[in-house]
Amino acid sequence: MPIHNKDIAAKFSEIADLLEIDNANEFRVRAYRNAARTIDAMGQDVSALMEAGEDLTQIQGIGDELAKKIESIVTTGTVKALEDLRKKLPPGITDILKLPGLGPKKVKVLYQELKVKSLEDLEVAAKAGKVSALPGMGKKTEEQILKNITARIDAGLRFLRANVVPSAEALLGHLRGIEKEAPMTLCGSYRRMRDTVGDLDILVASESPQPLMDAFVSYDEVDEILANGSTKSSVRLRSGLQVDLRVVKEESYGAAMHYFTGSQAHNIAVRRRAQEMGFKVNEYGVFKGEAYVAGAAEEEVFETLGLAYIEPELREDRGEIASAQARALPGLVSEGDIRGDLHLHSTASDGRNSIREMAEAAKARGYAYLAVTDHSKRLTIANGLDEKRLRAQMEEIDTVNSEMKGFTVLKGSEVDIMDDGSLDLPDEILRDLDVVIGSVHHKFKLGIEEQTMRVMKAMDNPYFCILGHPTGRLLLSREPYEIDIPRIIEHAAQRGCCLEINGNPQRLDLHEIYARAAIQQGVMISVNTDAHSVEQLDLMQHGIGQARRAWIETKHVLNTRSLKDLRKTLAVIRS
DNA sequence: GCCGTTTTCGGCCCGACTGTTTTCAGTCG
Repeated sequence: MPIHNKDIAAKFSEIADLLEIDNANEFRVRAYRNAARTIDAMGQDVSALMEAGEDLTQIQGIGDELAKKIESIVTTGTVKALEDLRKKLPPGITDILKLPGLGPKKVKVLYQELKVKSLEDLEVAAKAGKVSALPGMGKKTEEQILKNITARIDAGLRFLRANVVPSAEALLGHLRGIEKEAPMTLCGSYRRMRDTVGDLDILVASESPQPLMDAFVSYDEVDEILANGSTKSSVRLRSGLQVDLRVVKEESYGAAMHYFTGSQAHNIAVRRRAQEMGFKVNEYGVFKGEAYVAGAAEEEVFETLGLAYIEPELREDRGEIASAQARALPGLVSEGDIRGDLHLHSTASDGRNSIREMAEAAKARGYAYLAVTDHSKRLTIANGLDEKRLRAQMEEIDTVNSEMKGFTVLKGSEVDIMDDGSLDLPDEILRDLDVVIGSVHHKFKLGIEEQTMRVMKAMDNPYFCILGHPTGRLLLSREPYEIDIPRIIEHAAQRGCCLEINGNPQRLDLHEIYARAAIQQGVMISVNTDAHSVEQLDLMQHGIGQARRAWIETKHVLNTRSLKDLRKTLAVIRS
């Protein structure tokens, strides 16, 4: 059983939780948390680095001790420090930490005084009124605990970013009704275009926060008010989504936007830099001693700290601060750079609109081309096309092209990758297509070696252009299948084919970390929507968000090419 | 437990809100 970064990160997180409950030095706890976050965000498996003889202490935040612990986890599956902690404190105790309002101190008291080891224990104790009798806890704490347990409210709950857009816009509209002119922004992971969000963070610049606070906590959709202060309030909506509102003065708007956009790791790194330069950064501005230096705009904050403006998508403490200092940040791709969509479906397979309708809609968006890539015959559930039907579709495309001016429909297929790595359609027809996307739609449970070999073999087909949704993940519902993506990237680089960033908000596959690793190795990315209807052509914005988070520039994206250049590039891929 | 243009010790981002307290610890982001 190979050890992945997620496994190591989970163990370090558990150690951090247990150490915190055990009253360990907070900076020691933080070291484990930082390491967990760093490892989880890496594009390459630490176990592979280790086996290749790399020095793990070269990784930021990993010193001698943590390197040894990683080695232990990779070779034995566990580490003594964790086993010792588990003997001292029951493992189920970390579930209790996930309840909102319960941190390490309270969890420790609950365990020591009431022998609470699990959520079940806690519910029994709270119902018996034993919790409110403890020092530092009262009736309100007890009620809150019971409420959160029965509602299964978990502080780590996340939502697809795309799914919260309507409620975010509606709530913003509600607040605009109170203060029409006030600058107002959604910050947090929403602004950073993360695939999922844990909550919404709304920032407003205003001299009179109270009416905004009142309107916010009395909003129709509010289920519960979690906090209600003079400049900061938090609510939970009926959907379960938590929303925070923060109001600051205009002179602090930029600093607050930076602070509120995060990520936490980015903020810590920026504040550390500020400290080294003799400044202090908080949500009110940049300060030299007591004196306010900057803060009305984010640009000012960065400039004062000697940094170029860092786009929100890059603020993850993944090297953006050093790049900003060196004035070497990438010029990120934007939706306006996209000239066409290379993965979409028509009524021939499981799409809802005809080829002509899709083409007209794409043209109306300002695209120059699209590729029709209906499913192949193996995917019977999606009415996949066999050779005969695909030949007929190719003729239909010729007709559409002869009737449309200034727009080109390319012939394509999203062809299934079979069990043995062959493709679901013969080379004779693949050769006559413009774009061949290969995708895995079955046998997700192969072992990592077999799955990797299967996909690499498919990529070797001379007509193969793009690997569709490379890991098969469905956010919040299905884990990616076991596949060695670093090897797939390496193979794509050698073979000269592309990898996809699929813009479907449930997929956003390839994930940013791998997509960044891919472009670093010279692999070109195709950002597509996988649209099954005219409306879904809009999903491009989500794919672009993921691409920007991967530090991707226009030059890295296949479908930012003009039609002429695209044809040239495809010819090279297929040569 | 990590880290170093103040480098092997002594720091480690910073502030709002709540509940339980009589001035603050705990939690959160």
